[in-house]
Amino acid sequence: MRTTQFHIVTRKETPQDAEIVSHQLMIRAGLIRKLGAGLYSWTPLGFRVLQKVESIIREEMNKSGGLEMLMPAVQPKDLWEETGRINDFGGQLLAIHDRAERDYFFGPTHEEVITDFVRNEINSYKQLPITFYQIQTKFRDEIRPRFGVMRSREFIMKDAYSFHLSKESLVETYEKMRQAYDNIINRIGLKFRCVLADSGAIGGSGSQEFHVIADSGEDAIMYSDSGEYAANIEKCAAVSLIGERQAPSMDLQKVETPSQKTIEEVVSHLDVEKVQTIKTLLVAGVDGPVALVVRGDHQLNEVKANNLIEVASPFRMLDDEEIKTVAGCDAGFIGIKSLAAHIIVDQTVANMSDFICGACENGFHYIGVNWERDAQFHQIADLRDAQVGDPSPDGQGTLQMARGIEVGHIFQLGNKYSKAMNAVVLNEKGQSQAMEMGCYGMGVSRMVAAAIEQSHDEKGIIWPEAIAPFQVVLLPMNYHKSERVKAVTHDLYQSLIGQGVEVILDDRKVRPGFMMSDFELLGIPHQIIIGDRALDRNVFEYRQRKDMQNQDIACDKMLTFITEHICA
RNA sequence: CGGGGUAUAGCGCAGCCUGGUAGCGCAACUGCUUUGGGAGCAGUGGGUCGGGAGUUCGAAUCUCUCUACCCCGACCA
Repeated sequence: MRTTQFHIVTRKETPQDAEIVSHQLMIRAGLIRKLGAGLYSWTPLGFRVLQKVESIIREEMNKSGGLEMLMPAVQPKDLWEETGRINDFGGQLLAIHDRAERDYFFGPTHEEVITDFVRNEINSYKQLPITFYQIQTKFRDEIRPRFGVMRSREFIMKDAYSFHLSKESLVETYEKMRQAYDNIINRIGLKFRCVLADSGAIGGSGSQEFHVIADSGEDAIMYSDSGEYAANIEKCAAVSLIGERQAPSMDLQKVETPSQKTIEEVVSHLDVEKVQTIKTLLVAGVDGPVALVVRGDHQLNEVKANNLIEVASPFRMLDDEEIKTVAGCDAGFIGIKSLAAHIIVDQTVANMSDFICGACENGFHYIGVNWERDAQFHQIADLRDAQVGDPSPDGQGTLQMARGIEVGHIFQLGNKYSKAMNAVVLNEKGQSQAMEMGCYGMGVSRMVAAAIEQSHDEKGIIWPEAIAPFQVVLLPMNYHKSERVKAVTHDLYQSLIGQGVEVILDDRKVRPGFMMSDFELLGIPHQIIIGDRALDRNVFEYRQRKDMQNQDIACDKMLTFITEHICA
């Protein structure tokens, strides 16, 4: 490809509304352009990258037995009524209707559609197991789309669905998919981590997420410093930090805390440590208000809370007025002594003694509070975020934290959808049986952003070889004046093409510095500079984008040098 | 959804308060010079000032309204 016949539009300035590096660089390098909130066009240059990611995914999915197909992006609302998922997805669903006022959703995911397909298509256990997948545009009406294609509303996803007669077969395919995901991200060339995850609105039993490691990642990943354990903080089990509850050593005492509402304020006012305090959070329950209690230095884990059957879904904190009614005081003074709510305490809290809490009376806290003697709880649960330094839940080492970008999520769904939608097969005994099901998603467009997030420098993108839009760029100096440069460049260009190398020749009439800066921004892995100065010595200058170390390569050796340096 | 902000040329902005010929930088185009790190000079093109309504002799500017986009949003017990 020649730049004059391609479309390259770069910007020197970083766009004002782009917050993270990948978004800034994708706009500057001209890979994407915004159409509206969470809506992006992929330019020819960006699309080449997208297609490379796609084809790696496609190859690995095919290799592990997946069958590619294509389902409609627009889905009848009836299907979603069958599974009752409209509420789970809530406002994220883009509702549309046709001229006859029939209701549709633009698909955010395709469990319903594939299950409908399969229930009509598959009748016998002999057709199982089977895995279908597609690469397609999805739409999720995010509350706040941001970070360019990292969290856009319209995006490209690979979604796969497997169907089985037995759980064992499901687990077998699930493992195959896990392996395929490993292979895909390894081939793309990114550092990542596979972690335990909450399954959220998709449902099912087991699930794991694949996170590309990057400081800007929106997710926190907890992992053991010496074992295998790794989990999204949403899911990561938080163990009790207190082995056994000590007997009370203090009397219960009400103290004045006239204006101390926050844990920080109370702790400094009473001159105590945060670990001696608890905080009580009132949330909407299925049957009346629920109090969730965590230690003062801990954070409530909303996902864990939402998963409790006693807690209303979607999760909602009570507002100031409701708090006043339930606790008789303002937020800031809520305590657990004689609180008219279902009280669920975190495991650590359950073992605390002589602790401090609000008195359910404005301006007062209790100190020396002890369970049983002074207050009762109804239930113990894991309610808090695990934190760095906690013992790992599997007993191996302590927990560390990293930030990650979720690019893949695999689930063992079981028969949630097949039961709801009556997707059954006849088994060996001729009996009707709901199929076991797995689903496996991967964000194709997000993968591109994640790659940049992990691989860039102050000059621009540094593409991993496997997904670079071009492998090699030819940067001729004085191309439009020097006949020798022009001829030599042209020869090299033709022979690289002959070898199947993806090469772009910058034949624009621009100054050398401009050319070089442009291609540093674009991040092409291999650069060859052709200039009279080097040609006098019968060499080309070669350098890699990742280290920018200049290297002279004899002109007649260049072709073999390049083909040897490129992963075919 | 709640709160805040912005909307003027492809991009970034000034002009608005105090109504009267729509400007600057970058980008683009032409010419000359330059040509190993985002060139210089000279010139050119491009905007119904987000939409609608109102006030006024006159509105980018004042008023109302709609829309779009951006930012923030339990973490307090």
